[in-house]
Amino acid sequence: MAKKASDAGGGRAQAVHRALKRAILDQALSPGSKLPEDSIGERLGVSRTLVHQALVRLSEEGLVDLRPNRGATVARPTLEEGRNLFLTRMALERLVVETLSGKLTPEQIEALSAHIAAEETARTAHATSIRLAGEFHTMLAQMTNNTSLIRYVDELVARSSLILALYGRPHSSECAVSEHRDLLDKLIAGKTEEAAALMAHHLDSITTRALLPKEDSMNIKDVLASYAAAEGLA
Amino acid sequence: MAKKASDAGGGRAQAVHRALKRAILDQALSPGSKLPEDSIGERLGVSRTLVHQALVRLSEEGLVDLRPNRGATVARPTLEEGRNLFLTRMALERLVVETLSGKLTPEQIEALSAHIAAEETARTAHATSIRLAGEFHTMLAQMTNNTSLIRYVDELVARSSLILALYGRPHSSECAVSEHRDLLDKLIAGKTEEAAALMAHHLDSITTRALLPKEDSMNIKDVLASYAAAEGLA
DNA sequence: GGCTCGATTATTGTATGCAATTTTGTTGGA
DNA sequence: TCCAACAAAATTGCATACAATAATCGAGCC
Repeated sequence: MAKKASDAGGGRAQAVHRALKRAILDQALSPGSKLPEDSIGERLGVSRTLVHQALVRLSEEGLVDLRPNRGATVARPTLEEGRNLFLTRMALERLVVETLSGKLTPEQIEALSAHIAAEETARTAHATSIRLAGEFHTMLAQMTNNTSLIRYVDELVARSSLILALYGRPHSSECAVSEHRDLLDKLIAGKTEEAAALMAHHLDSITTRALLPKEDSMNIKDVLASYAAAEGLA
Repeated sequence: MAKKASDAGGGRAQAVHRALKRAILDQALSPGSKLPEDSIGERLGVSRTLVHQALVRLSEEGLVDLRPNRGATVARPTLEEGRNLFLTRMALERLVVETLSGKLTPEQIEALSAHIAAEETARTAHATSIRLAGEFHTMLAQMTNNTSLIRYVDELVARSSLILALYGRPHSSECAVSEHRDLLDKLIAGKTEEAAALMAHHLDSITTRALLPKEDSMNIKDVLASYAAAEGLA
């Protein structure tokens, strides 16, 4: 029997996982959305078993909140989780930078340059922009050939997208493309400390620049509080 | 209906996962062992479905090798994976130390001291010794209250146990207890850089001291090569 | 009229069964 | 004796079916 294209990498279980992950990161499913196994399975043409497995896996990756017997929803990380997450990213991506500094092959440099060019082109499209910015970081991680490092950076980058979707300002370019290019230059030159500092600054910028509470992300009690005050209620 | 004790934290799926993880880390299942779903399920009194889920999850954590249609085995990390893993640990545990330095509460200090005492007591029992040493690191991570950091350190510590089981020397105290106490002292004193340096040294020691190839960890081809030579075969 | 308790419905958690794939054992030939 | 092709067994991958749990609605009671 001919394989479907979406079955490409591994079994169908993995295909379901990828599909859902993609949908979440593209914000086709926005944070807080319910994820009923039945409807998803029906829509994707697979049994609930596989959907269930995918949801469990996504919850381990922090992209889905999974409460026992109460179903799954797209994760809604708190601001503090967001900040902690970027701290962890900083620690890991510093290692990425240290590992890569002065050791990039011409092919790798070419690939990274091309990617940055793509980022510059897609600057207007906000959703694509976030995705490409994330991919730059995962590309770097990939080049370390350190499997645990790769996995964790991948995961954190994915969750970062979710967090930026929740809390990021639409008009701030969260991941300044120029910083990507600067970083690449330092890496090529082998200036490890400067590159590490740049990476740290780059990620720190995101937390201070883009990661501020915005109104519709407040929880319901806070939202109602202002209305209550306006009406002279408790 | 009364719950069984092993159901304690979460559903039975999680119980299966914990049981297998424990078995692997205790070396009751040694690296390379086959893990057939139905025998495990039979032994644990659950269906293959749950065992399958647990195995997938363990493979994501790097404790199990899972090849499509070919079954699961206890993971057998290579030496290079081991070294990379400890590099990643260093990056993350440096963040742990930085976060905790000078901020430990009296209760936390007490808990850590008690644990170190337990380590000193159990110094002779090799298996327990490894487990306790690992727990010290996970305890520290736990105290950061950074969920991603906690999860990754937990995972890496678990895999480290596996690696030490494979490549560690029986007679070297892999995780010197005295280093744990020194580290705690620096953390209490708030000497961040010294604590970080100590942690780095501590983990680096493991890679250089304990993480050298030993004979029975060679792959089957290398092992057979010597026998082949002895018998005058290809 | 509002509230509590109970039945109904929806949704998840798990077991079982069938199909597909791989591995092992066997038979025939060179 | 060795190798190749084939058949049998074992094992995984997945779907379906059933059981358990939580959410929803409605009736009776205060």
